[in-house]
Order: sequence, then C-alpha cells, then structure tokens
Amino acid sequence: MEASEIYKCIADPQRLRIINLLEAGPLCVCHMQEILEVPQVKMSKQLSSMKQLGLLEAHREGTWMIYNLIDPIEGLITANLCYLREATCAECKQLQRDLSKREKLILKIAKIENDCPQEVCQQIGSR
Amino acid sequence: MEASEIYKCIADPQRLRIINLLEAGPLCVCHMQEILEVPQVKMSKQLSSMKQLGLLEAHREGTWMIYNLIDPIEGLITANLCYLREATCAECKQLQRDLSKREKLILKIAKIENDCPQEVCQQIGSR
DNA sequence: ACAGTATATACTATAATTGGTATGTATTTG
DNA sequence: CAAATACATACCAATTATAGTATATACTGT
Repeated sequence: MEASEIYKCIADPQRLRIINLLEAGPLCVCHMQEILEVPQVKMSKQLSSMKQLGLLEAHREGTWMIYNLIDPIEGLITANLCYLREATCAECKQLQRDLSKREKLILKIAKIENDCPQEVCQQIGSR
Repeated sequence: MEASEIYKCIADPQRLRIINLLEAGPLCVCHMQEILEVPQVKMSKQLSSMKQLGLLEAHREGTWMIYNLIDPIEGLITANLCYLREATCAECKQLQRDLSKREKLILKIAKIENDCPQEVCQQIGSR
C-alpha cells in the first residue's frame, strides 16, 4: 500500500480515531459509533472505504459486524499511532480519551448478557 | 499544528516530495521544479499553500525565492520522513531518488557562476 | 527604460470528498 | 412470519481540491 493512501485515510480525524480504536482490538460498528458519537451512516461509510482500501476486515457475529485491522498492520500506521498517542495536539488527546472510553465500554457491555460480541469480551484482562 | 493538517499535506505525493527535499536543506523554486519535473504553476501553488499552513517559509535572494522548512520541524514530519526514507513502497523509493537528484543538482549548479543561491551552495560538504 | 529570468496570482473548469435522507439487507427473537 | 436490531447502500446536494491558461509582479543586467 502506498504511503499517500494511508495518509489520505488518516488525514480525516474520524478515520484516524477508528484506526486508533481498532489497533487496541476488534470492535463492532455500534460500539465504535457510541465511542466516537457519530451517526451510523457516516460510520458505516468510513468503515467500508477503509475496508476497500485494504486496511480493515470485517466479519459477522449475529447481527453485529466485527471490524479489525488487517494483520499485519501497516508499519506506517503503527509508527504514527505510536507517535500520536504520546503527543499533545488536540486530536492526539482525543485519541487517548477514545481509548479509555473504549476500556470502560467493554467492561460495561461484558456484564450484560448478549450485549457483547465474543471477541470483544475476550479482550478483557488479556493484556 | 493538528495532525490531520499535516497528514492532508503529505497525502499528496508531490507535497511530500517537496518536504522531503527541503528537510535536506533550503532550495529555490526553479531547482525543486527541476528535480520533481512539475510545471511552475503547480509548484508555486503547492509551496504557497504549505507556507500558508505554516510548514514552510520563504525569502528572496535576487530573483530566486528560497524555501525552507520552518524550524523547529514538526515532530510528526520528522518521524514520517524518517520512516519513509527507509521504506520500500514506490513513493518511498521516489523520495530516495529525489534526494540523490538533489545532491547532483547542487554540485552542478555550484560550479556555474551566478546559478546557485548562496544558502544552497553552502550546503556542499556541510554534513 | 527594456529585456529576460524567476515566481506568484486570478480565473475557470473539472474532479474528488463529504454529509444527509431515505431505503435496503441480514439476522435474531418472540 | 412480524418486529426489532445492526448495518449497508443509493442517491443527491454541497463543499473542497486540483489543474491549466493567462497574466502579473519582482528583480537583474544592459
């Protein structure tokens, strides 16, 4: 994949946030939506464009669609996430907030019967 | 500066190439043009947009306009150049080629009377 | 003052991106 | 099979980005 394609992708703050979330582990659309507070259409369209680009893959679990970063993750992506998570610009802080929001959300939904896709629940305590 | 602004900038291969060149030292428009083989209008417009963004600065030396990266260089830029210069995608190889083309060009113009802006000539042997 | 070189800008056409509304599909549950 | 949930797609309007042509500006040397 060419660098410019990756940059074009992460040049959109929302898409960058999605990648940041998925780098921490798979998530379904509705939960990403909840964390990023963005309308479903927008979410869905961004995910599908990133999938088309070859950055993400998805599979179904019941009514959920679980997305994750294609393995191996592009080195350029990893390098940038690594940098941004330590940085202090507004967007970078947002990435950090998103990650803690994600933690809390997973803990919450894991407790509720049938509200958490298997793969997502499995992440708890698996660090 | 926000990360997304930087990404939007370097998402254009031509702009990335300009940054890559300038990171190695100041250059005037016509010589960048020669290295990148791009029409003068396009060059000029890209430079002015990057200057407006706050990445570049310029000053005049005779009829030349000398551009360089604003100091200190954005960490995000440095980190990415560092990564890309070692990487193997088509665009990355181009960056490497551009740098050697730059070396040769500077050596060439330095020999010709009144064909090399001072700052550019001064770079020779100054590594 | 004039010609030449280097660079910038105005203007215009066109393409690419984004966002929203409405609607469609897949799956589960009662 | 009807209703509910989760997600995707088609369509359209609006904005933004890009590229080219023509023209303008700044400076140098004669």
